[in-house]
Amino acid sequence: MARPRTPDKPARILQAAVKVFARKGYFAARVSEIAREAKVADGTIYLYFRNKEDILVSLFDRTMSEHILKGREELRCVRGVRASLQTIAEHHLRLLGGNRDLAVVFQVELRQSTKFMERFTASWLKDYLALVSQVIEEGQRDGTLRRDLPRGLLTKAFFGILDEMVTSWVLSRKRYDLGKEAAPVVDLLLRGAGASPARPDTRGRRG
Amino acid sequence: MARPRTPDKPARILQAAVKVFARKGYFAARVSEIAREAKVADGTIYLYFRNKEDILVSLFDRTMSEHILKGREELRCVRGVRASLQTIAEHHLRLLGGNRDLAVVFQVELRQSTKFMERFTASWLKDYLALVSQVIEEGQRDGTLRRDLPRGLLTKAFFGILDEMVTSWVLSRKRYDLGKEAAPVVDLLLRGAGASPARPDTRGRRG
Amino acid sequence: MARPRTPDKPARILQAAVKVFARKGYFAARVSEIAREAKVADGTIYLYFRNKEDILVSLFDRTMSEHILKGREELRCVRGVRASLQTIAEHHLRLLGGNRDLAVVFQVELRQSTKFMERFTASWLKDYLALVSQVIEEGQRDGTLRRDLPRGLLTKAFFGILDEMVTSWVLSRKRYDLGKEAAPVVDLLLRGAGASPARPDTRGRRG
Amino acid sequence: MARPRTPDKPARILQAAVKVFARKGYFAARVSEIAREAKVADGTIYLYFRNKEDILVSLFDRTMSEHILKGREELRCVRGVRASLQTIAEHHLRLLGGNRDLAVVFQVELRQSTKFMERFTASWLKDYLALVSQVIEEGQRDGTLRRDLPRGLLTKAFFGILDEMVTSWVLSRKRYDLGKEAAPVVDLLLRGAGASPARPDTRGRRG
DNA sequence: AATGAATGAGAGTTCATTCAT
DNA sequence: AATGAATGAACTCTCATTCAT
Repeated sequence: MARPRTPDKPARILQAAVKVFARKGYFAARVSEIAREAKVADGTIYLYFRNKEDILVSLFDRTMSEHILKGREELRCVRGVRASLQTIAEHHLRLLGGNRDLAVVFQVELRQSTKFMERFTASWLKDYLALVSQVIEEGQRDGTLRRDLPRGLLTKAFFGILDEMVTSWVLSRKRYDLGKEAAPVVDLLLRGAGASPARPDTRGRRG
Repeated sequence: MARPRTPDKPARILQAAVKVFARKGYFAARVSEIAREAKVADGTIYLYFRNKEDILVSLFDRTMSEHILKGREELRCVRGVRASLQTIAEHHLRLLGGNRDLAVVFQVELRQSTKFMERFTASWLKDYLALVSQVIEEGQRDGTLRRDLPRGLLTKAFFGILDEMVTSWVLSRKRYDLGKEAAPVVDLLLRGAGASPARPDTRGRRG
Repeated sequence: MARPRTPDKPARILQAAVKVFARKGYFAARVSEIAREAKVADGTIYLYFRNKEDILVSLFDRTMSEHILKGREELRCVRGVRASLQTIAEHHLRLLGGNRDLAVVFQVELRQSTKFMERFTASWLKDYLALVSQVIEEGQRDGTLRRDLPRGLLTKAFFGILDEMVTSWVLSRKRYDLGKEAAPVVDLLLRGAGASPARPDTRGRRG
Repeated sequence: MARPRTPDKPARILQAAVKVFARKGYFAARVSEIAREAKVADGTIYLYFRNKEDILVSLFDRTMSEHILKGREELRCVRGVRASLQTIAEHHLRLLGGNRDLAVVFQVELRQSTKFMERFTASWLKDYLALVSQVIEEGQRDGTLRRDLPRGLLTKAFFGILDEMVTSWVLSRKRYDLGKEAAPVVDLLLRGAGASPARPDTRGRRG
């Protein structure tokens, strides 16, 4: 029985695709360039992926499923809304902040078209937002979070802020540690931007 | 002396482009389809736009310059951080919430590639975020806003929430009034999502 | 009755066309560029020429008819084969050697296609070669020229040499006086390139 | 390992191109027509040639390099100026006289523009004329050729006559054997067109 | 399983020409 | 007569995908 000369071709192809998509953009990326980068023949790609679009989709699917899985696991050991949100935020920011090419693909290339976006929203993003929503619901139930704001708004706000943090980081020339932004983001979300004269000591306490 | 046989061709072309881009996506959109929609010949488009990309760019430029101008004007009559932010938020949400095709183009099609995004960020978005940033600075100076959070974070958070509201609305099948979200968004941003036991009456007041 | 604001539009257009054709080549030349060079509107050109090709054709027609007319006139005052051939050669070389752009158009651009070449050969070139042929016939009749060579060969040889002189001059970066080549060309044609030991004094006699 | 399904694609494409260029002219020739004639897909052409222009250029390059090589070889076995020139002339006239399509391409299509002509002159034509020039130099050195005529003039004259013979043949409807013209051409060049009563026996001696 | 030569559909753009003014 | 805005046909070349080896 013939064995693949090098193992894990699909993974290598996906890795190559991230590089090429990030460098050139999805449309300008050439399948043959991905093949070259992955050191396989053009045709080999079609043994593992239906077409160019399927590469992008698979990329998203694998990354998200893994990400969500890990997120769920880690959340199991965490108690409290603030800690939970911060865990999610850190995960989110570290995943993308730790791999610039992946971040470019997720923030930019994956948003080619409503078709893509609807597809992604309907599949993994829904799960991801459900994860967030669950934490928020818990918070609203136990009185940690305001109940006068719709849960959907809070979820979108949380995701929207994180998403913008990443996009901004991707487009910025500065290289800073995205993960460190998790804490302030959560703090902003929970306590708001407004100064409260009734809590003048707030700042001192939290450094 | 030859006169344009029908006036306002560029505007008609842009209008047609919004429709077609929203329907098909930028890449799948055919220049000849835009021409047909605008009721001009294919070649006529190239009298007013350098190429297909220039149509998209011009679309963004004209919309943003107008939007920012109006925003600045309206802000002149407004006092206070909350009111200012709400003005901006309403503007933002109403502009896009009032024209679904435009929203699709702005939320999805314009984000094709880092090239586009960098270009847009560098031009109008910078101005737009500066507008927001200015309001925030004012708030931090007069003590309305917390000073322990970096201004950049607040700006990104504000924009990120609005952006996600619009994207979510674009992708949702439900048709709701985006403009109405302005108030809760600003409230969330200013007061945070966290319930404050020190302010137990908060809810009652606003409920 | 409306008069043309500037006279002689067709001539100005042809003049402009020579410039543009020489600079860009016939195919790459844009009708609108010829119009700009001639300082007329694009449409004006079509009042005087059927189409782009007609500009080139007219150029050739006018130049050749004038050239042949002048040639015939001048030949009337000339006696002898050598003098006649030299008159023609000088005419030929001076016409083109005196206007580089025209030379480029005649040596290069007019030879676009067999269609053009057949057309030109059939019209003016035929007349031109007939003029040469006539001189040669005369020479063969009066014994000045060898009768063992077909008249057609002599005609082609004469024209071929002149043509190559011009082409070579057009493509050369050096700027020399083409007209001065007429005498040696005719001498070569008449006496040949071979040294004749029987006529060792030949050179001295002719200086 | 993938193999070409049919061998010698580039050669077949060039052959097809000669046909199509000769029939339609370079500009009017459609790449897809060349493909059809060569029985390959349009895209296949671009595996072997950069673009349409490159087909024409390759055509010239391959033909000329082969032609010059053969010419040099054959010249090695030949002694004397007359014989050498006649060898070259025969080669020249037979190459093109033996393939009407090729002749059309070389005499007409390749002379599209100064760009082409300069390119060709600078590459192979230079080599070709050098070959001729060498023979002439030899002749001038050993006293066979007149020294009072510049070598460049003789070279141009020789090439000009041959070139005109071919062009004339291409444009003529008559089908005659071009190769047979080599001898009279060389004779004309060497002995000239002028009758020399002083050398009645010349022909007999050298014929 | 892997290859890569071959395929061929498909679209942006140019520019000669027209014609309402 | 003159203009120049508008037209729309036409064509090269690219590149995702296939399939014989």
